[in-house]
Amino acid sequence: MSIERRAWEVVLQNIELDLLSGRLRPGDHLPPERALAAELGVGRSSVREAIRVLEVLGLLRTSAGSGPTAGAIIVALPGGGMSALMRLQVAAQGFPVSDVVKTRLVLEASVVTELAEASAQASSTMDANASLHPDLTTPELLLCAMESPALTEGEFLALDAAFHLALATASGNQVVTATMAGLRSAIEGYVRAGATSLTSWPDTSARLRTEHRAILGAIEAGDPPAARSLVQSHIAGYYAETHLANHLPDLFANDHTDANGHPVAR
Amino acid sequence: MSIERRAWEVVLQNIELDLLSGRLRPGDHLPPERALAAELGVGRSSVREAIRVLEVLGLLRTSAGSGPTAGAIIVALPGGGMSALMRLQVAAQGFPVSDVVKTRLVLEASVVTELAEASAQASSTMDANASLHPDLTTPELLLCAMESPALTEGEFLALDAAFHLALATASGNQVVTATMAGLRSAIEGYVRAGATSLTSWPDTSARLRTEHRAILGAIEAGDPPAARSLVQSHIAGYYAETHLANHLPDLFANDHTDANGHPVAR
DNA sequence: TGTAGCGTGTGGTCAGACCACACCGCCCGA
DNA sequence: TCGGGCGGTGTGGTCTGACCACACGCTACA
Repeated sequence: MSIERRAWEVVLQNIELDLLSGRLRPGDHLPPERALAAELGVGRSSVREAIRVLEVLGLLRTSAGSGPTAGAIIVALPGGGMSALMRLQVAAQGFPVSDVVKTRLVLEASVVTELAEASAQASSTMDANASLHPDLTTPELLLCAMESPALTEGEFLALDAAFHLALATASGNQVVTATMAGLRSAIEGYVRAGATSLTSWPDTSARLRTEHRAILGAIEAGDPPAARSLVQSHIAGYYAETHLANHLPDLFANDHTDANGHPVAR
Repeated sequence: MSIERRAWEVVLQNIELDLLSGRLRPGDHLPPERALAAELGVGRSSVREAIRVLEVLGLLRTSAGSGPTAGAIIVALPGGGMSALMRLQVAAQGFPVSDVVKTRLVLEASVVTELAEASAQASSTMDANASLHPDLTTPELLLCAMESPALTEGEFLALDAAFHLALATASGNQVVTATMAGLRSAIEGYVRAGATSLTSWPDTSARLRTEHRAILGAIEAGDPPAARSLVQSHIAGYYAETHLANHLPDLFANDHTDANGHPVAR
């Protein structure tokens, strides 16, 4: 079955096998395109197509020139690829925006629940090993930064995104972190557009600030149900308040298909 | 900022904008590569690199020849791209296997909870509209197929994957469905390798069958907590029983970093 | 009227060329 | 002897042109 593949697929598979076998590890250089092409018996353009795919997927970084920093280097940065994938799938209507928001809700709830549980466990065992305590320094700093009244809507939303992402990072699950980053970037445009349709941005931003504090408080207090509930109403509340709600009448309903049983196009 | 981009990025951005603006919709044909290259003032190879990325991301399908079925067609199949991304990120050690399993646990729990809630709601309202009831026909059929004692391990695991995916599909969330498909394919190799290290495959497969029936039963009975609990122990149990457990000592712990705070290479 | 065969347009691939860039080392001047 | 400037060299980035395989659709022939 491995015959009859397109040339660039051969290259991609070859690199994947090298990764799986450990012949290639993060930080390593890929062979030069010309060498790879000769080695695999394909044209250089086919090699480039495979490399381009890996680059977009966040697996490697390319740069021209010479020396140790040049060439194609394995990096395995999951966020970039996830963002591109989610963004394009939403653009091509493969992912309904409502599903993106729902999924974000699920993951975010899981993150804060886990963080609160870890926090409670660390407190109850009274252990001196501080490493059991999740590191919430970054989220706290971001909350402080969001207090500034001089922030524009865009700056505030960027900090908001960073806050939620920092919580995911603190939970330590790289898959969840990358997925949440992708989900966020996929609906970035909708979030920003929704902000402009608010009746009062100062009111909303003040509420968001309060809710952020409450979420972080529940985590630090080791109260998983509260943290979960707070984060769910926080996210759902924002989407309900913004114009985005017009596109998401069914965020908490179950009929997300039309009369024919097909997903409703939004 | 749009200047100074690489040629293939210009092409990619152009197509993304066409998707966002609705100029391109699922089912549409992309212009021929040569025409697109001329229109955007880039070489054909650059166009091909962008198209290749979109193809791997599951956004379009290409085929040679002439006629309405040929060319590059927007399809927006989310599963393929997600699988490639997850698989490669795991291969390149960007995603620890333990995080993949944990994320699968979160999503799967959310799926069955939602299904059970929908089932309960549909029953309690006694509504004649059967569409409120999630369609569990496919999972049921898969369970029947798994009863066959003649199945090999590989066939059984394939049906198992299809069963879990069918549950996600029944929940109607395309993002979750695609993500779960990606997560599963990312650890496919580990799952299969783990199966060979079992003390007794007949015993394990019998247990899996029973657990599947119990999960589906809890969903149909409209018992969300039971469904959630059953699916979590189902997944965690399998990974604990297989050799995979050696690689996942911390599936439910929080220390997935080494002494230096870096992710543990697995 | 039916069908076999060719024209045409498409993606798939390759080879070769050129450019920009970044390092590396030689060479020349102080 | 030491220092800096400058070209060589290897890399990715891009373009061009060519050829192939394929599938459709039309035409010409039986």
